[in-house]
Amino acid sequence: MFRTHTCGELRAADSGKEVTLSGWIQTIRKFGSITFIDLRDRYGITQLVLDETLTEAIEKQNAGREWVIQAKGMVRERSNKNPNILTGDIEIAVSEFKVLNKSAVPPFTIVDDTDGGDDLRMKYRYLDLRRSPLKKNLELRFAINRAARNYLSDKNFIEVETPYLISSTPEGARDFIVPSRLNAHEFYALPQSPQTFKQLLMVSGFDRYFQIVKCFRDEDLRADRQPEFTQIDCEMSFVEQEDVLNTFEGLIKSILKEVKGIEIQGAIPRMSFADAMKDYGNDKPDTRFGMLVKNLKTQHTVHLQTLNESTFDVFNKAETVLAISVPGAAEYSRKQTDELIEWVKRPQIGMGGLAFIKYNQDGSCKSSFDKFFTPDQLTTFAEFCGSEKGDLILILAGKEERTRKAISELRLLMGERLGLRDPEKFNLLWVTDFPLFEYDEEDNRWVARHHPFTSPKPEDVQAMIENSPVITDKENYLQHPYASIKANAYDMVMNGNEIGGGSIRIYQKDLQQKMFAALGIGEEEAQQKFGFLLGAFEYGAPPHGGIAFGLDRVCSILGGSDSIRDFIAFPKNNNGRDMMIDAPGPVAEKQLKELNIKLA
RNA sequence: GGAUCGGUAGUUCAGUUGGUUAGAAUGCUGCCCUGUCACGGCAGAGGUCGCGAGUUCGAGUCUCGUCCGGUCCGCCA
Repeated sequence: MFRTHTCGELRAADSGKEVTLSGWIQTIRKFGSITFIDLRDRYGITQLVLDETLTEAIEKQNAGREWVIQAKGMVRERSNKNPNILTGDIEIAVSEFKVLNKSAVPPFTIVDDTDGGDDLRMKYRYLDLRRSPLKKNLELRFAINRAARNYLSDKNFIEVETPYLISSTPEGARDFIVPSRLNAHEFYALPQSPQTFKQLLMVSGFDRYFQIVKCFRDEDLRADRQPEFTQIDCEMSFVEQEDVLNTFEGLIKSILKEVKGIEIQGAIPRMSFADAMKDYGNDKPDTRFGMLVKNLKTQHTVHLQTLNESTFDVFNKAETVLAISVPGAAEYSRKQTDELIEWVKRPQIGMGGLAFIKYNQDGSCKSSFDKFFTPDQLTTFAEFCGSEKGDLILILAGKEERTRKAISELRLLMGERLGLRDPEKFNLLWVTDFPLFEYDEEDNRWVARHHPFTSPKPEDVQAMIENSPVITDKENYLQHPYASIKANAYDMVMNGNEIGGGSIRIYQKDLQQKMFAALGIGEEEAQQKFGFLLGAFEYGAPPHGGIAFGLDRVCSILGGSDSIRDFIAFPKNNNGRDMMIDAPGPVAEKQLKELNIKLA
């Protein structure tokens, strides 16, 4: 027996007990003939005290940080208690100890606030995971996992595993490809999600399915994106959108309650895609704060006329003019406004500039374009923007899409600066009524906004069946009937992050074929790639729909971090490399030959 | 595919206008220390300034290229 207790559990009440602990040496503090050792394991840190004899013994062995030792001794209450650790009231008066394993000096300190840089910690991830913050993150992930499993199990969902070696499909992200040795010149693909399999399970009658499952997408990475990531993947039969939303509101509420002790009261608010774009410039609004986007070029307002009467071409000639009113920022200095202007001019934002109006406390307005408008007109702007005295109104003008994206980013930046994005506040939102299709300029065709299995709203089905997907007038693709078809799709948004998304699926063969056709997938290709699904739809497919949550992202938000890597035991860097095992790497010539692969 | 920031001691960083022997903190090693818990004190070791060219009397510093890492845009149904 290596231990009778862990390093996190002994308290003053245990005084007098003879115990054995095993763990890693966190630090050694030596005072001549007495030595203190902080012994660490997964559960905590306990102080060991070594007398003169044992101090000599451990010195002889040159024991240091991260050595693994076993210590036997008596628990005793400390004279100097340490309130910073849970076991701070006691210490172990060691009677004997044993070195279980030596350790090299670690390349960085194994403490909460480590001195190690990112790449070093990635390379020695197994050491980084000894640190308490990382350990807590993995524990949080497990708690979320467990809460999800419990909730879904209680609701009669069945967890079913689906294959990882599947076939490549058109549409969507780039696939990871796996060569098949037994089938020369053929390849598997790793699943971007278990989408079609879960639909087939619905056809099989498993009317409530879930799976906590790895998905793979070979696209460029970000702090919140890994090539392999985990979804809580769910599907239900005999449901409408309302049923799905209700069921999974329950899931996220249950997770928040179990993991953070937060009870969300009432239904999760809903917002249409159109309103989200209009009010936030974004399909995943951060609703922790207001600062809504106002369109100064809206028809039917006096403001358009004001604009047109002036000679301010920056506004007049722009496709759109969008503004936000930043509370209490009228005091911004020239330096601060200049800095914002530079910020919007960065290539990633790409605006030509930024106009602003300071709505001063005394009711006067001072703008960066004073000479084009009368003070009254500026005040009218401010009122239209819903500004209070003391606000700073930031205005961007330019091309529709770029300006919308820019004002959205600017809003988030200002929200951040004003401290309105509290990481301990969790705001949930359903975004609904997404368009079914998006226009792909490059190929002049329609692509699925969600995926090709998403059903159109019932009232839009007719428009899809009756009209050809062909776009004749590229300039005015928005006039095409497909542009206004709405999808039975929904996203769950938390604090400005999409944490889940799903849809009611197509379950009729004809409509699914029409969908493939709309996306430019020919009959032959559809048969070859999705024949199994179309076949299944011939044998009594029930109406069904579902959702998938991004587990990594949920973890990072609940854990108050911007990076999902902190919540993945062995993550990859932004080039998709595992810096610890140094993958990917080359393979032996023999392996390639077996696979019939010749490298270019 | 593009933008941007970084790479100097084991580690985290500083390094002035291009100028003599490249510094600090921490870690490491040795000695001292009986109540520390970020222990303390003294001493010491530790550097291919990512790599390669170039400019220059002289490059950690300037230029070009390249590799590696971070963040972002495109991309991610």
